[in-house]
Amino acid sequence: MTPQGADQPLPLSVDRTSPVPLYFQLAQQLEAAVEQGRLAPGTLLGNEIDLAARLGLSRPTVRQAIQSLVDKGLMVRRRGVGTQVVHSQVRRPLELSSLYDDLEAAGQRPATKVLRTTMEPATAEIAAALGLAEGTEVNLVERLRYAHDEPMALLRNHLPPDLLALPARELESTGLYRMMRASGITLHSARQSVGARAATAGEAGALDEEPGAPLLTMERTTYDDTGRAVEFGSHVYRASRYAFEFQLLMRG
Amino acid sequence: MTPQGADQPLPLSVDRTSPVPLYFQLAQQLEAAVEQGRLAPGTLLGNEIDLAARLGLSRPTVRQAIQSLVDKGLMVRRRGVGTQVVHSQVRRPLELSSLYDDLEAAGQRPATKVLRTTMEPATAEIAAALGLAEGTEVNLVERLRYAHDEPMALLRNHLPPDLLALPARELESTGLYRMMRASGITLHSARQSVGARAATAGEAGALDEEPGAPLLTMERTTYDDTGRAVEFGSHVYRASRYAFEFQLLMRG
DNA sequence: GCCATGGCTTTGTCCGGACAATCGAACTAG
DNA sequence: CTAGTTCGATTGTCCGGACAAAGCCATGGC
Repeated sequence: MTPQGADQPLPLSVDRTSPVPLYFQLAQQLEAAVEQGRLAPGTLLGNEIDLAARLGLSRPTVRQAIQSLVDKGLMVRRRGVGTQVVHSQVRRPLELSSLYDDLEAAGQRPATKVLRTTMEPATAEIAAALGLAEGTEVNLVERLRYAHDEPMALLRNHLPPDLLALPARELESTGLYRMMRASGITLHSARQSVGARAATAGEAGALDEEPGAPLLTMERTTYDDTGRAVEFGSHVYRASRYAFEFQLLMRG
Repeated sequence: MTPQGADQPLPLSVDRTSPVPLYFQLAQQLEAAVEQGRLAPGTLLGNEIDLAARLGLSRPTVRQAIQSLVDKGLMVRRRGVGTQVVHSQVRRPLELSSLYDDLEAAGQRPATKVLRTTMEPATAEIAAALGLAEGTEVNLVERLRYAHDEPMALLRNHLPPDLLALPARELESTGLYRMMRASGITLHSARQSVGARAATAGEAGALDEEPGAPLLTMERTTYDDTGRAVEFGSHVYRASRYAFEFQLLMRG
């Protein structure tokens, strides 16, 4: 008996003229098959040797493709058994995501209003986060983010001087991360802290909540691939309208 | 000039008689060197071919070791340049962690008080999370978690029936996840949602806060490697004493 | 009936080599 | 002096093969 169910051995093929790596092509096709349900959860994937022979690839290439899916949490390998599609509703691992992109992906009609863009001397906390001397002038951007025309979050970002031009027009029509990427900064990692506290009078007014209402807070320092801190953000979200959702994977 | 600084080419060696895979031995040594500062941030690691030759390994093995560190976010590869130690305070990516372990690792003297362990019919929400029929009897565990003898969080966990014995004694002396692992369950992934809301009178009393005080909330459904939901947790944390901290990595 | 053994299947690890793509720096031409 | 080009260095991809380790199942002995 064939692993997947005999009748339809799953159409897979690779294009050797394409510049896309072969292992990546295969991984994409398998991932698509899983998401579309053509590879049901629990399905055995058939052994790597046969799969390689069927596609005219070598075993290392096939392994590299499968390994990338295992790393994503879509599949599980067991020695002596085989590789099977994992049985759950895995979405995607936590990414270094931007609120703007998240809202847009969820069809939430994001909009941004820039409240201020100024230069300010860095406080001790901000200087430490960005790796600058206290008192250095840093860019400050304060924005209000809406979804469906309702205020969702108050965003305060601090950026090192001379990192990036910050035209208000662009800040309103797209996200900060997208602007960074577009100007050649490759984001690498971020350190986040998520907490909660009561709204101040000012925050309550901006977010259309009562003073003292619970707010979700997030502080994030973002680093590029050279290890340089490129942004320190201090954000508050309306707890009544927003929660962080994400998927965790065990490592091993 | 040698990549790291000429004088000390970094002592590396592998033990071929060990059952530990060679790539893993190498990865461990490199990671230790990074953490101890023997490999300074920004340091070039020297090309893979030479490194392989120096250790008597093949290039694929060395690559596998380095790749695992790149996946952890400790190093960055650039074609035509080399591999360098990443320049920042990367700790570790967000894990499927238990509060108990987190507190213990931070030296916070965790303690647990079991408030109840009962069977209850599942509500629609709980049944959906665990993949059971509404009304099925599920285990309910309610605990109060302390750090330094102060209440930190109120933990409510729902577990499928017959999954695990839940002796109160063990629940108080260790974490739930540790008990699961010990009974042969291999945790694989979890879906989390983090939000905030105001404390109810009961929660305020248990946590030594005022009613209406902001609380940090976390809901988590945990799956094992067969995709079966093994736990649904609904927890509240004192926002004045606790925040979630974690590190995010870009994927690419 | 039950348990141990052995064999088969499948993934895990490792090797050695080949060529392509990309980056950075030195070099050259204007 | 500047801009474009070439070239060496380094990682990225891919191949084919070999043996080891682990899990599953059937066989056989008790």
